Amino acid sequence: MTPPLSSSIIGPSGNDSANNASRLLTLLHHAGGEATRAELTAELGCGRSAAGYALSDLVNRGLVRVDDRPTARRGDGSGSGPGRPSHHVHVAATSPVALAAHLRVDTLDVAVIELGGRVLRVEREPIEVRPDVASIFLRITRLLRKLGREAGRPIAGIGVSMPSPVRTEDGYALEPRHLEWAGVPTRDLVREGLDEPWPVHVGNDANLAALAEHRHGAGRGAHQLLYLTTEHIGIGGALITEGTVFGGARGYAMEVGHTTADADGPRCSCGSRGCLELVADTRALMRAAYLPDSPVTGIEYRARVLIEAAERGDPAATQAVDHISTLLGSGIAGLINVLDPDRILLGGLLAKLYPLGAARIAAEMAERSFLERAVPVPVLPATLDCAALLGAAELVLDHVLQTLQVPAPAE
Amino acid sequence: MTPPLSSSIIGPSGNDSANNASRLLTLLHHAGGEATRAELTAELGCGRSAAGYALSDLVNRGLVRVDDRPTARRGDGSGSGPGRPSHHVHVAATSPVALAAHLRVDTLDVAVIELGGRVLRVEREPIEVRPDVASIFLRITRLLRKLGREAGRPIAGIGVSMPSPVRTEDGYALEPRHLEWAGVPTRDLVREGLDEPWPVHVGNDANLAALAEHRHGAGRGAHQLLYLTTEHIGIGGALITEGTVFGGARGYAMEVGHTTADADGPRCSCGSRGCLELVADTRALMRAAYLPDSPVTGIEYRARVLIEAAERGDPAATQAVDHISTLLGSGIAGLINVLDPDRILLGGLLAKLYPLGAARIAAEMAERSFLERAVPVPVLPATLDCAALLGAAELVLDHVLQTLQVPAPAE
DNA sequence: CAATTTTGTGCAACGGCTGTACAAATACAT
DNA sequence: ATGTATTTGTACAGCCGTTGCACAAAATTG
Repeated sequence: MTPPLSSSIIGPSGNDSANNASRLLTLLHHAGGEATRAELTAELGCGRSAAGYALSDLVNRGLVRVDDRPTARRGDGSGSGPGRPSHHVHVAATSPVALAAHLRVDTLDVAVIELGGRVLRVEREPIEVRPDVASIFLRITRLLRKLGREAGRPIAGIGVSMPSPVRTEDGYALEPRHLEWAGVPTRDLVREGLDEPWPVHVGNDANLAALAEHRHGAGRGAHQLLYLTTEHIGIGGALITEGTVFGGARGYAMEVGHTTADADGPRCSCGSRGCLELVADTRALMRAAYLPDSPVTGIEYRARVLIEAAERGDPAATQAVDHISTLLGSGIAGLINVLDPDRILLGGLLAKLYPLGAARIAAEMAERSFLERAVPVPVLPATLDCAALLGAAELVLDHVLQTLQVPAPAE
Repeated sequence: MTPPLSSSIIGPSGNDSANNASRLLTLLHHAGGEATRAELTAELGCGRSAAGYALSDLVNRGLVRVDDRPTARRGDGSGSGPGRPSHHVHVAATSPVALAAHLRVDTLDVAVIELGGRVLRVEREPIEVRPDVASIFLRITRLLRKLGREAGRPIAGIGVSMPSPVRTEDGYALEPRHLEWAGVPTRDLVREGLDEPWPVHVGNDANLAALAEHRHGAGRGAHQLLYLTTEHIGIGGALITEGTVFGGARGYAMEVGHTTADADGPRCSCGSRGCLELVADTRALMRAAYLPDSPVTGIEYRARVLIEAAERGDPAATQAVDHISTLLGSGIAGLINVLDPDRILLGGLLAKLYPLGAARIAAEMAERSFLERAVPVPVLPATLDCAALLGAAELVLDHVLQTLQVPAPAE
């Protein structure tokens, strides 16, 4: 007797996950959950027949809905023209949704997000100043269970955004920022707090925000998207390479906060000296501008205070913004030489501060990078509101896009 | 008619370039051009039937040959055991070969390389001290034409390794090192110098050497391979991500030579200050050790001189090696924080010097990178002799592996 | 109302993959 | 030597997604 030839659980064959149905759904997802059938067929690049086959597959799976009444809108923006108008394709109301959680400095956000990236619901809770691990994860899982119950949709899984490097292999969060935790087995903790065996994905907040910006925001279409952000403590970085998060071997890549900005600078908690995030994160910025800073006041408030101070000519604020823009530009120049991005996005406080520091940043980039001088890289502020939440959902929805299946509801 | 629902459970995949025949040939290539049929079948992960189908396809295309007389060697190293012995599979003598050219400081190398990475022939010519573009490309194409004529094999294409950043899009070489050229449209120049319409691929020498090390050398099996090298002028870097060169948006990524090693250091030709390659390339090293340096003497000779000096306790040499190891370790630490590699390879002079500087390098890595302290990254010297040539051939052979076709010999 | 243009569908065919059954070739025990 | 266990290669029928073509459907244009 021969043992089963195919040992793999998922699928014995070369399951490319690149079949037409999967690609079609991916296109729909990237288009925001709604597109005409003709657009999708054209982008698929195969015949109308094959596209129809794939589409009917998606409809049968309950992932997608096709309008009966076509409207005359053309894909190429030409408004209308001769020819039979194309049907509209939507994400179905029976399609699975992702639950996303984002652990921020001052709040805990949880959301229900659909294919296409539409946020169906968000719940936000403030969190105490110095929370312990157990209570936080209790609250996360309680919210997740609640939203899962009330969603009325199949749950494809959970995506969690953590303010720390996250090991890809097992969702372990290494040294979360602005929490006095040593290291947290995030994936397991969330799993254990749930009633149902939903798959749990964990990612670094900057990575996830960048991913969301690439799919639904200001990063759309970029091949190598470099993302930098600061919320309060620390500087987050991410690189989206051809549509996927660049995580390195373990998931710890793009820890740009610990790029050396001043080799003889003060000691950083990471062991090195003069790390960029020691001198250029929100906390350092507020301190340098002699402005009050507290995590309880939101980013928006602090940014407004800072910008107002700088705009009315407050010398400390102006100087602080200039100084930090210089350091940031220098850091970006180094990253350009290593990563050769074709777009750079600034998120968090950096997005709000960008108008003030743009010139200084650009000048430093040009001086420190010969690649930048050869072909300047566009720098833009990020646009999405809850980017990290969206990105966390992407982790889950990507799996749906590839397998076209909802994980078994119970096992 | 509606398609059945059970498509992607055991679904035969869409016809991608990742079909079994292509994957089988890739496995054979990575195995060095020779393997037993059973090994290949096991690694393919599909049934023996499908593997046989793919294999017969490759045989029919003249890419692969199967031994009639099987030998009893087992794949798992167990020597022998019960069961029918597996046939051996080789790269066929009728399979297409790649021509590779490598423009070095002091020599021009051209080779004929087969699937599996075997070098069938190498020709090396010295080049004058300050060559002009036209004469160099005349010599390159003359050698290529000659080796192509005499190969007696179908030519899959040309791979060229250049000591400069290379634009992926069109094979343009930006500011070649140790040549006083402004920029060279390498791909077009080589194409025009050939009689036949062979496809021409161009790459950066460090990228190609790293690619070769990953496929056939000390980098095998690494997921994120960081490669650093110095030949004479400048420091080359490369990252191999899951088996492919990380080139960034344009191909200019990993210009690590212009990482800032000393923010207030001397001006570099790149416009920045204190670039790593100003203070840590071979030229700087020889100068710091007060040793004679000339591109005419090969790397090997200079390395021997330097190592001998350091080993007999010459203070200048010892200090120079220490100093450079420190800078290198610091640079590597920064790259670890950004790239999270799982292996680091040192090539060129760095490989030969590594035994002397290992301790210093490791210490600096640990001090400057908290990721390194969490999980140390192994550092190894590179092993291949003509890595860049092999890598250049990979560019060409990759196309064969994907399409299983030789480009039409004439058109 | 006919002509044109674009879009959706039915149908036959194809190609690669799957699993099963069977034959071939070896080692090992008796 | 003979038979059994074990592993490897091959033949065959069936499946499924894709393809290309022909034709029907639904709009604009004249």
